This record gives sequence, structure tokens and C-alpha cells, in this order.
Amino acid sequence: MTEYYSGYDKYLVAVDCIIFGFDGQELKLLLIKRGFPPAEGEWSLMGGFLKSGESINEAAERVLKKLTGLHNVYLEQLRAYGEVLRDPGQRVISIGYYALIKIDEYDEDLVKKYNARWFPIDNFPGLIFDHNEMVDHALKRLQRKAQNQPIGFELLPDKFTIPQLQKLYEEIFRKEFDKRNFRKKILGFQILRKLDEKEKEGSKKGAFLYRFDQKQYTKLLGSGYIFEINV
Amino acid sequence: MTEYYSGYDKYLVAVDCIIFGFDGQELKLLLIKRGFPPAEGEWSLMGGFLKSGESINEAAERVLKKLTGLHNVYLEQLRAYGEVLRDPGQRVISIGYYALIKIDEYDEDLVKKYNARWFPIDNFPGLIFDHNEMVDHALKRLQRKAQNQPIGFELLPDKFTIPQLQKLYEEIFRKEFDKRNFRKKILGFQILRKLDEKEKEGSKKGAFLYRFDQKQYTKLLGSGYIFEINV
DNA sequence: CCAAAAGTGTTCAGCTTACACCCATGA
DNA sequence: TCATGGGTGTAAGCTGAACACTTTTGG
Repeated sequence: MTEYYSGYDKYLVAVDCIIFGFDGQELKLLLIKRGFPPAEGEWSLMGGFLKSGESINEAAERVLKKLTGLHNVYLEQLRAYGEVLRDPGQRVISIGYYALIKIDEYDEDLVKKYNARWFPIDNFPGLIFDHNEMVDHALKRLQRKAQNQPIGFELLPDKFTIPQLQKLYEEIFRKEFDKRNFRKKILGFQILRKLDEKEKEGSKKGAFLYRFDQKQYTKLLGSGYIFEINV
Repeated sequence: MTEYYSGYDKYLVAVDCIIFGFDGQELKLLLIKRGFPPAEGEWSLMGGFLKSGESINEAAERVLKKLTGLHNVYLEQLRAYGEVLRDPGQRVISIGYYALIKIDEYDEDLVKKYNARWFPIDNFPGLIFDHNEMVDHALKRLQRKAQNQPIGFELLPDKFTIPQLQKLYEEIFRKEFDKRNFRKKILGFQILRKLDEKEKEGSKKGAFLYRFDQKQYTKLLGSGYIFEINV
């Protein structure tokens, strides 16, 4: 490629991933204990430097897979972070991404290898650099998205119960919902298919399992269909 | 600064600005005719390369000021664009920013110098690279923001009439509002101060001027105050 | 038989929406 | 005097919010 632009400075570019999971009780964050200086041994988001052959999205996917073993999961860019001194190691422009994963699917060996751990969203250790700010932004973004799009399902197993779903939304929005209103609302969207099975872990009576119907949702989009959870 | 990270590639980093204005009739976009290769002579967003002493926000402010003469205007980051081949000149990671300016305040000489022109948001020439995508994103973001935050005022003169404000919102959301309902809604937010003056350009009767009361808005925030325009 | 979670309807208040006429003035 | 845009109120329907009891079953 002919290089048209000359005389301008170049920079390290990194991606950092805010990885969310839900264990049925709490919304959680996957953090690693940093294995190299500066700030070695401190808690950090999983990140990596951009390689020359890959787009920034691809870099984020690579980094996510490196830690969790997962690909084809919900992964979206947050924004870029570019304060001059944000990384004391050297100037780095970092692009934040957030991922929603099904918490029982990640690769435990990889997580051990990177000294990673799940922390509750309301009780995790202070992070290096501007990573706390990134988590803040990611949580806000998750709340906004979850309000208007059915992305909660990304954090749940394929089959889930209405009470599980409600608990998840309560964790995301940090607010309790009335179970009658919640059920009415969520079933009214017509995007859940009720199965014949019951989940018996959570209670003696057992709760019916449902599955998110992606096709139905895609079909309903257009023709003025609106998914919205009131908070 | 000790350089901790070695062996990683470095990249050009740029900022590109989507600049919105409102002339009383239409929502507009300020575009420049690119004065250097590649794609010289084609329409483009105003942009510039990141310098080593400045944050990416500062770079965006610099670029905006370079074209409009304005600073301290509404300017917010959109996201980063990082496809490998997005810029045929060389690999460049670009951070998109969008700005809302009062259209009668920009510096005409500068705009001439850069061969810039205002285009209606629904009728502007095809842009270079991924700039069309950036404009798309910026418009969506503007719509979202304007729905939940009183940022419309950034695009209007200090003093404005309710019909002018309504016209602006109609342009942003590409949808007409009932004038009685709009007035009721917007005045109900309690953040407009009615002045004793009338604006007589728009009609023979004249319409009362209002001013946005930033202090009042800031005060109302907290205590569950919600600004929301229904679309 | 009892504890614990699942499941189910109705009412009221507030908000959104639709809608039509008079006012002030410059030309 | 008339054309043009500014300004005003009300009624109907819908949606969100509040609220309590029955069902099932494992221990």
C-alpha cells in the first residue's frame, strides 16, 4: 500500500473487554490479575494490542476468545479511551468492548491460566488505569441496551424460567420488579416460547422453561414493534 | 517515560467530526472538500491526526475549532472505526465525534478556506471511506440523546421560540408533532424561561422568545426528574 | 403438614393522543 | 380585510403501578 500520510505520530492501539456474566443470582464481571508490568499483579480488564492484519472488532474477538474460549458471543464496542497518560507504560489508545456471555460456557482452564476471576458487579477490586471508568460505561450501556433490546437472553442459558429472567433484569437495573407485572410485560412481547419442561432446582413446585425465539423477534421488528422494559 | 510495551505495531490515529447545525428549517451537516490525496476533491468529514501531546478529546476539539472557529461547544465521542482497509491511504484508526453548533456562530472565512459547505441531512453527497457510516451513527445517536436530554438547545440560538424548537425536533426525529401537545410537554419540563420579547421574523403576530435554563435543569436532575420526548 | 417459590387478574391514576378554533398583525 | 403563523383546552384510550391469594411439592 502506498503510504500517503507522513510526518504524523503513530500509537499503540489496544482493546479491553468488559465481560459480563450472570450466575443466577448476581451480575458478574470477569477480571484478570495482570501478569506483566506496569501494574503487575493488579486487577485489570482482559486486553490486548491490535495486530496489523485485524480490524479492531477482530482484535476484541481474539482477546475475548483468548480468555474464555468463546466466539460468536454478544460483543459490542463501547468507545475509545485516549487520555495521554491513561497507561503509565506508554501511550496507548484503547478501545473498550463489552461482552455478554453465558456463564456456564466459558473455558475454566483458560481462566485459570490468566488468573482470572468472576466478581459481583457491586463488589469488585479497584482496577488499573481507567478500567473502572470503562466498567462504569459498560454497565450504563448494558442497562440502556437491555431496556430496548432483548439482549438479556445472551446472559442466560438457552432454556430459562421467567423468575430467572426477572432476577437477571433486577440485577441489571438494580431494582426489583413486581412479578405479575413483569411476567405480563415480558410474555406480551411474544418472543418467548414456553416449553413442556420444568426447571426444578429453584423451587419444589418447579417453574416452566422458556426459550427466546430469535426468528419471531426478527419477524416482529419492523411494523412498529417495540421491545421496552420500564425501569 | 519508560516504554514497557515492545514488539507491538503502532498506528496512525485520527479524529473525524460530524458537525450538525440547524438553520431554522433543516438539520444540516458541515462537510469539506478534501484537499489532499487520496480521494482529493471528494466530500468528507473534517478530520485530523492525533498529536502526541493531546488526548483524543482535545484532538477533536482542535479539529472542530480549525474548521469552525468554535470551542466550548457540544462535542461527544461516537465510537472508534478500525477496519483494516477503511482508509486506502494507509491504515488509520479513526475516532468519530459529533458536534452540535449554533449555525450562525461559525467562522465563515475558515469554512471557505477548507472548501466546506452545509448540506441538508437528507440530501448530502456520498462521502469518502466509512464516513457515511459515521454520519449514520451520529444521526442515530443524536436522536437518542435528544430524546432523553435537552441537547436540542445546543443547535438553537440563545433565545428561541417554541415553534422553532418544535421544528428542530421534527427535523431531528423526522416526524411531525402536534403543536399543542408539544408545547404542553416541553413547558412541562420547567426548564424554559419565557422572555418579554417576541420574535417577529417568523410570523406577523410574532412568537414569544424563551431561553433554556441550564441551572434549573441541573437543579431538577436528581430527585427523579425525567426529560423525555416521545417519538 | 409446612415452608418456599410459582403462578395468576383487577383496579386506579396518569400520561399520551387526537382534535378545532380564536388571536394578532403586516401587507 | 385577509392570509399567516401563534396560541390555547378537553375528552378518550392506553399503559404502568400497586396489590393478595392459590398451587405445587420436597422435606
